[in-house]
Amino acid sequence: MTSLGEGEYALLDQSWHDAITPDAARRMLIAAAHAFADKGYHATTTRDIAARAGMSPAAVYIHYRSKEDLLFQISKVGHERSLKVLTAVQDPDPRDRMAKTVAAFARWHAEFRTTARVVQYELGSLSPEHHAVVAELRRKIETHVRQIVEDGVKAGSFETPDQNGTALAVLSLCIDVARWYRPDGKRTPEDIGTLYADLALRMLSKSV
Amino acid sequence: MTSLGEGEYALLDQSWHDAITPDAARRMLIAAAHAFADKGYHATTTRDIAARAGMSPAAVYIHYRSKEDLLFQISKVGHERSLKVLTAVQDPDPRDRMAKTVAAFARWHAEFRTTARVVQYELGSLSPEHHAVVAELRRKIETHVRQIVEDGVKAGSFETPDQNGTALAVLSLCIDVARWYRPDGKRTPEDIGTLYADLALRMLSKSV
DNA sequence: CTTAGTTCTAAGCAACCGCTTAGTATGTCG
DNA sequence: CGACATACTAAGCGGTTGCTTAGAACTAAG
Repeated sequence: MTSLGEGEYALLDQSWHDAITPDAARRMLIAAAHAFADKGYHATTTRDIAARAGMSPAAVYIHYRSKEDLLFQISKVGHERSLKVLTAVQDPDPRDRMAKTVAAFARWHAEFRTTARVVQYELGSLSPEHHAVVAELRRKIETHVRQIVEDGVKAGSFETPDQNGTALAVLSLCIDVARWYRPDGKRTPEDIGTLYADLALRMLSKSV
Repeated sequence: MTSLGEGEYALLDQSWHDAITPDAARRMLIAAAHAFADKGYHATTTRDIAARAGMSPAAVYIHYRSKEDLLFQISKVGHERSLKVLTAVQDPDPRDRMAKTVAAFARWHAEFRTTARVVQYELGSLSPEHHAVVAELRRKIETHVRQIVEDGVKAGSFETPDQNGTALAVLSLCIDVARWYRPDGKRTPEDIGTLYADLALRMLSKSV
């Protein structure tokens, strides 16, 4: 039917349960997310998506306007979720806030690797109009991390030769987890979050 | 004709002058590299590649067996060049060696962003046989960075809770430059190399 | 029962894909 | 000059693509 590990399917089915209805639409979107993450958007056919969802090729077009519409829904929900992961951290101390933010953001890119790969690698496959929507969300994500760095420097907790450059590097480090992470590897998403929180603090530490 | 900036074309034409002959084969490969980097392998048509090279669709098959053969040549030469950039640094001190290696590797991913994007994002589009060839080169790249970290820890220059994890993170940081770098941005490849060398040393520094 | 609405499938259409074939222009050697 | 090799193009072939159409199966209201 789905030819996915039970866990792989169940994770997104639970995560998207409230946001994507009805059930058939969610099943199709999960099938599309896994296909796009595995092979890339352009290498995936609508027949492949339908087969993964256990339905006929024409069933795709009952709940979605086009293949690109499927991509946009995945990208939009994915960006919103990753932004929510960032902004959920509210610690007053910049060091703690940075550590917890990086841990959560890096962890998300491992745990939701399927979504994250579509979010990070298929921006160019979106229509100009849809790209503009997610670009706005990406701007908010970058601004949020820049703000933590700025707060830390102002508070005297951080020291860096290039505030925006280092903020970009911290973000880049977390995002690239989606590229190399494998669920069957020895590091858990939790492990990666812990290591990366330490690395981010080192990148901004006062003594070198 | 090529519809590329003169500089964009000239950079690869010069870099590949000795490795790829005759001229028409190199012109076709440069056209393919830019198309793959811009739109992705599967979104690129052989007609598109031929048009960028200013030739007919059938001309692709005079110098290359298939579209995948073009991808393999770009990926193979690209991996070999990036490995060469790494191994060219020979400093005896681990700190200096790490700084210079990271500076050169990060800089390469910015300067040769076109090649780097194909190298890093189209691994899954290679045939299993061709993938095995570049996978061996990738193993060498990772081993090389791990070795520098190990040497630095043994010499007492570095301190880290996870040697291999941090080596992977340093590598990941450099590789992801190919994703976000834009030639028209404010940071030059040189700037990025300098910043990233500092960040790598911080990630491995003894005092946190 | 009829009627209307929703969700699905079988079949297929026009466009496009990677790649091949047949033939042309150019150059080289004797 | 003719014989042959190389580098290229025009045309097109079989297969696949995203998506549409026509209709079946089911539910629910009147």
